[in-house]
Amino acid sequence: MSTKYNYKEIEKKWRAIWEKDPVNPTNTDKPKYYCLDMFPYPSGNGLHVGHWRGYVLSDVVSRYKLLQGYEILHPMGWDAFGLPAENYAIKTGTHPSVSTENSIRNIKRQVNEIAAIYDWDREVNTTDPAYYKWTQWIFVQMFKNGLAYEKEMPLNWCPNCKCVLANEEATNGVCDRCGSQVTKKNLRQWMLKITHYAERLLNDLQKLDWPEKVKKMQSDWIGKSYGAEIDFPVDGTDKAIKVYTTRPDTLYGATFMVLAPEHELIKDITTPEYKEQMDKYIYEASTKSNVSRMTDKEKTGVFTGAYGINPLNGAKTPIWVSDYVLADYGTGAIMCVPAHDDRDFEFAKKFDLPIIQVISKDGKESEELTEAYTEPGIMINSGEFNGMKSEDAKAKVPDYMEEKGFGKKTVNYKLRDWVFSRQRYWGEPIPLIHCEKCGIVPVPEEELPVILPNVESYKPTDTGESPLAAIDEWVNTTCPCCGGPAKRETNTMPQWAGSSWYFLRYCDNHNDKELASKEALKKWAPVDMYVGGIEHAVLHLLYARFYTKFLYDIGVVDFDEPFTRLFNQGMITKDGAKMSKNKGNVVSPDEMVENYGCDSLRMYELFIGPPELDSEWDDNGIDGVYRYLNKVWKFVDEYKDKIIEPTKEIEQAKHKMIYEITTRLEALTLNTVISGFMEFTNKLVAAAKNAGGIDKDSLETLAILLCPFAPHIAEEIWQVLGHDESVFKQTWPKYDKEKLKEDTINVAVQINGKVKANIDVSADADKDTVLAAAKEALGSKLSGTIVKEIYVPGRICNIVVRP
RNA sequence: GCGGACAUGGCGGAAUUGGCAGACGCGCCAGACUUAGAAUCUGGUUCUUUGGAGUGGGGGUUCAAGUCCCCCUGUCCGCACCA
Repeated sequence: MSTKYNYKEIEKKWRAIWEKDPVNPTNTDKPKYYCLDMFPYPSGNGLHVGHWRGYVLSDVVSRYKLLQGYEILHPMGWDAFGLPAENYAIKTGTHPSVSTENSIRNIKRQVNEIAAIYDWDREVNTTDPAYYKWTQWIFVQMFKNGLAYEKEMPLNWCPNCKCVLANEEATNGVCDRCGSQVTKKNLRQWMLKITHYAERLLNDLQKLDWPEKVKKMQSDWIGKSYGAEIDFPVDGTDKAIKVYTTRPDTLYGATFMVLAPEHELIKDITTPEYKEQMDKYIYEASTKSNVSRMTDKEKTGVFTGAYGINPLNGAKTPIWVSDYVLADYGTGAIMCVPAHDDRDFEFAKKFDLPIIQVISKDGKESEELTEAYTEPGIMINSGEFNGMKSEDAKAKVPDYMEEKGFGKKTVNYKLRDWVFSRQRYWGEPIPLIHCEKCGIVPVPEEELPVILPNVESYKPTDTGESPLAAIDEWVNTTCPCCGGPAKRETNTMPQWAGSSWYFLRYCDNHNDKELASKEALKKWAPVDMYVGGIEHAVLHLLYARFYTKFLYDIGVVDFDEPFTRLFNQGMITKDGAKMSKNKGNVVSPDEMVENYGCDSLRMYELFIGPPELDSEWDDNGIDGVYRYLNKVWKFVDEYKDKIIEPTKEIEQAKHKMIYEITTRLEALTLNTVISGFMEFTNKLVAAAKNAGGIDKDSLETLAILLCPFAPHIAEEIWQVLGHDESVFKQTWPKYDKEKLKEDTINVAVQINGKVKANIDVSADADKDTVLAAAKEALGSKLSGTIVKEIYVPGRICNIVVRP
């Protein structure tokens, strides 16, 4: 063993050994642990140190579990369909499959630099026909189960990507991918009935060991609300308008109604007098972008000339049309109570509509309302409900309505069905066939996959048609049902399709009969620990839960939540910003590995800060862990031949180290694990110095504790200590609680809460003994009358005096 | 607008959950080694008028508050006319 820590040599050596003989044994009868990284999109830009963070974290957890006696599934793959490869194809003419393959080769090389215990035999690639066969198969099952349907409706359209977007991809009216402002376009598209699962997606969140933040984002996105549907007959017609409200208690205060511009009854009820104005308004609303419809808070609207009858009190309420009412939420129509709703109040003020107060704080009517009163209170101007608490009326009014038959209690969700088709090339073809005679027929399962054909031009069109539509010989096919001429569906699936079930495929990735065998799923699934960024809180994570529940319902899997535990790692920033090629603030892991070694970079990725928070990259920071590993190396080198019986001090330092590292690792406070290594190694070194040697077990313990974090140096040390077998064959060390106890403890002595002295007392000293020692130590500092004496064993002693 | 998280030295951050604030590291300063530098090692490093003060600001509870409660300020994040 040379005295210098030669990371290059050591890492090269062990990488080769592990390649031949992986440290993670397979096909054991040990309990399983499935630790998964969110698989990356193989970008041509490669990895930066920020990407390493989550991968190191999951690898540390995997290796730790391995030493605890689990068989580990820790796979990696590629979420390779998507726009960048396609845009690159448009620019250069390179087929996306070629550029994707190149990107994967490069990124795989970089991923290998992390030295994670990935089992590459389990690699998956969403663009591999053997993989997307099953992505298509799942879609066919959804179609057969009535969860996939076609619908024409105004959809989010990204003019830059020339593609429709799901609601989840268009939050804030902006394209999730490119940041362009999204417009509305009326298109016929394939939808998945995720709303069918709204209640289960909401309720089952409580089963999950996920960050509360993510659970809240999902539950807010699903957006369940409790309310009532009420029918307002349209005066002088046989029609009625159904409204949804969460405030049935305010029904007596409804002074007008508003319909969304898309509401189907508008044309039937608008009087000739207002028709021209109405047509103009509806046209304008339909062309308004999502963004302006959201941000133009100034209320606009047109009167229909018609009146609805309040079923509770028979009041005539004018019916208006305004784009502040959304067509696809509730019933697309609302009753308006300006006295108790901010938006209705604003609308009433602008169009001079009556305001009737029906709830007040003290049961008395206010002189004049200057703003809507939205708090609970006492019912007024509400007939038989007067004097009741509004919170009680919320339940009583719907009961009354149900009795009289003009309304009912109901719930609503903000969640919309998933717009599932995309008008782009580089995605899974939707496996459906349009036949004039038989309608829409799924491609028979034995004919899957429907292979994505080559095209001349990858360019998306403005018409909402996919580039696949231009390939006649592919589009024209025969109907599997009647054998007659038919046409293929030319839309492709969104990128989320492949990632919604890939965690299942890892369990049995070579299976060509099923997406994964029952046995393999039983052995591995669901995922025990899922590590990735927060950006998928409502996208990928919601879709994957939906897919899993569906597959559970049709008997493919026997669990209904895919990810038992979720961990979101924070970003690594440079100059306060997310690393990107454009900003030129990218730190390359390749360079760090070259200059400091993989082990140092792994350690620094964890040391940089609390793993769940964003952390700023410090160019000098890695020096600290590099020096630490050098110190460990020198320590072992110096003492490996000075083996003695351990002293009490050495024993204590060792057990304290095991205790601290284990506890912190369990809590995933990995930054403090690394600082703990530094702190407790120093203690061990000092104890060894005092004793003039150290026992072998202490050195071995250090190697084992270190191996999930810095696997190469740990293996090397383990070997230097005379072992032929890998350190990863060892079991995680245990600490002895008795050995942690100190004989004497240091207690701070306070007067009135201020530290005035420090004393060493025997660990089992009682209060009186400690107080006596404390008073002695204080001496003349203690004056006045003692009012109270407090002793917290092992911590502090506080004497309260009055002068 | 609504909801959530956070605020600690020059910097990243720690604090056994109410018990000695600043662990560990970076940076900086001094010293050792060296012809010199780099590297390495050792020591120091919250401020300070040496009495104290101090965890964004103000108030409160407590023997004791970074930690609990109330008010305010700032930063970040999520949702955004969802009736």
